[in-house]
Amino acid sequence: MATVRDVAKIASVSTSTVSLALSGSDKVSAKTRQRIWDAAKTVGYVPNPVAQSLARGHSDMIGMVIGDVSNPFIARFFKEVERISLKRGHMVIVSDTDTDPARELGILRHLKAQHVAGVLFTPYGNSPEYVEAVQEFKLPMVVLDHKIGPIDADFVATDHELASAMLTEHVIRLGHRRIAHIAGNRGLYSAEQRLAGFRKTIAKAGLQVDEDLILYGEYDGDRAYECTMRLLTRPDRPTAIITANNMMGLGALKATMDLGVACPDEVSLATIDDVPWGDVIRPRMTMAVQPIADIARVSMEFLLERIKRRNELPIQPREHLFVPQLVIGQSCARLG
Amino acid sequence: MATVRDVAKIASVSTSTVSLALSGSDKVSAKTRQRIWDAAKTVGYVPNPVAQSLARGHSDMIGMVIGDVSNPFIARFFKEVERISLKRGHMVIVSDTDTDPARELGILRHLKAQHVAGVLFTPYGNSPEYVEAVQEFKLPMVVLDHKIGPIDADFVATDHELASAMLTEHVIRLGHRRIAHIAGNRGLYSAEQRLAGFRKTIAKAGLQVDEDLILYGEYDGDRAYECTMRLLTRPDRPTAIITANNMMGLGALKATMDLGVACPDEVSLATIDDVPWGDVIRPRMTMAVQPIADIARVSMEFLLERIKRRNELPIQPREHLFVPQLVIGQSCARLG
DNA sequence: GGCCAAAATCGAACCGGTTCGATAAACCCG
DNA sequence: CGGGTTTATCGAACCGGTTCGATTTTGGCC
Repeated sequence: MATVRDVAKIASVSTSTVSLALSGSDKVSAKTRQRIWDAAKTVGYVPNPVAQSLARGHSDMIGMVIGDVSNPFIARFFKEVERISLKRGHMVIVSDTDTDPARELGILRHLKAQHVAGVLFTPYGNSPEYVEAVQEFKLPMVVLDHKIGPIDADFVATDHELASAMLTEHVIRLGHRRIAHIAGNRGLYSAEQRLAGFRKTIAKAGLQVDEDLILYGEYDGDRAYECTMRLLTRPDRPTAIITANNMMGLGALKATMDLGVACPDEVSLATIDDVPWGDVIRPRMTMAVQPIADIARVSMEFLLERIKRRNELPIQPREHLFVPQLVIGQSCARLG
Repeated sequence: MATVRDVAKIASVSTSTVSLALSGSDKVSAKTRQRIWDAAKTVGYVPNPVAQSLARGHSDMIGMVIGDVSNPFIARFFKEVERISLKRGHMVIVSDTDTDPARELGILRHLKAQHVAGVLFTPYGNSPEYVEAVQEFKLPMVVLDHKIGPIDADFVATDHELASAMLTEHVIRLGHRRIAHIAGNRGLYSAEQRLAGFRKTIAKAGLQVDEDLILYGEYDGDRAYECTMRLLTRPDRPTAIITANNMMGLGALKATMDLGVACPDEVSLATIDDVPWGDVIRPRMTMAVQPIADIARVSMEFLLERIKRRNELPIQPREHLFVPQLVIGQSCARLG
């Protein structure tokens, strides 16, 4: 491996000049720069990113801390992020935390030690100490999906409240009156927002919110399966169920299948998030789809800007909410 | 951030002794070691991994180069790998290459520059220059799924030939005679192996292999959809189709649905790989499931050993093949 | 040609560890 | 108690860059 010293020797300049020249500084004269470039090319010089990290105090890695890569939604998000990162000269370190706040903090500590350039972070905790701890890392950060705060980071997400409102509005217009909601994790920002959108839309339509029809499925397929079983075996079962994410949507669907309750004829289902392999799942789900590529693009824009301005004054936290797209499937029936 | 110098000062020893002591060397006396540990604790010393990487010439990161994270099979594999890595003090850098050999080499170059400790690698190329290039990186490496070579790396995979043989045997026993196979990428190790298993099993049963019933679906759902359409619209269509991976299995299933050809009544389907969300996909697929956790465990075992023995003589390349598990669903009908 | 400011280049310190040969201290045995 | 080993510790170089104040070169202008 060729080093700056090798290049310096060949171009007969000092290593500092080499460093300057290769980082594209205008303090180096055009001819010297050319000589250095040529020298670098002949020895096949490639800067050692590790040495650069040490000298600069930060690397060009971007950390991504997420709850569960095996959720296809997140996997696709990662692909987008990686594509953009590579184009901008960053590599990505992903860590899956199984939505465990303690593990999240552990990972952040590791990333901090690695002096990553910045972090894309989906937090699952929300206690004051947790937020405090996150804040303490002082890393350029973009928070996804679950707003915590106040914190010195940008926030990017789908408009959760709107997403569930869209679905709820849809089933109400189809004539449904007894509508259930299987929510995410109790107390988690996105879950409560989605629940709020549900409640508000029901109320706005002049209907009564039946608290018994609101269950927390923790964004988990199996949990949602259980919730759906409870809902569908009630004497006065709901005619429609809205689930707060894709895994739970599938869990609910499985429950209807196992129980032999026909969807959509006997119960309508609608979910937030794209359902993976939706093509082969019948009935096709009606869903509020998040614009993954857009979310990735804006998150990275925010993050890269924070990275660039790392040494300047703190940036005012920004926020960007996306409008989901309502995709009508065959899982909701018109009533009455 | 506290450094070795801080610790050294407090414990009144030199930095070299601190380094020795903290790396658990037995060349440091017990009492000195204790003093250093205490000092480290009081200042909250945490070694800077970047500096360590530079000094040691390699970092404690593990690179994972794969074709497509959005394949749930791979996502789950990643989770396992990350779990094991973290436990052993390694972080994971994943890169998705979209199965493009050129990108793979680019990523490997990046990882090499980062001086990663080792690499888990699923290669999609197989030209001599490609293999040569991979070999040139001289990184501790475990190759997954697609054997290339000869190369100084271990190889871990499911027994591809066995996987398709199991499925083929199964449908033959159910009475099928006209059996089609939708293979992976032409020329790719796993694809050809799986195809070979298919051919051999057909031949062993005394049947004729009909070359028209062998199509290459490139491990892609859409491609397999097209292949299935071609197969099912033939005058003498096959009574069973075996697909070489999960994405293609779903693509094939979608084709039967769109065409209105009932599975399994009119055509039987069976696939290699676990089908994601198999619970809600009807009919349940008959499949040869790869033991993901085991594959991850053994790959990491191999890799960590190579990392540990990095400076010793080259290790004889090892190979470990896993036997898949046949899971019977409702997608294959008994014939005649 | 000489003087001064601007531009280009250099040298050395630094980032935070590791490593190894050299030195110093402790130990063993006759 | 002295000589010869071990054993423990130290100092300094090194990994491969970056950065900034100091120095040299260049160029403009009178």
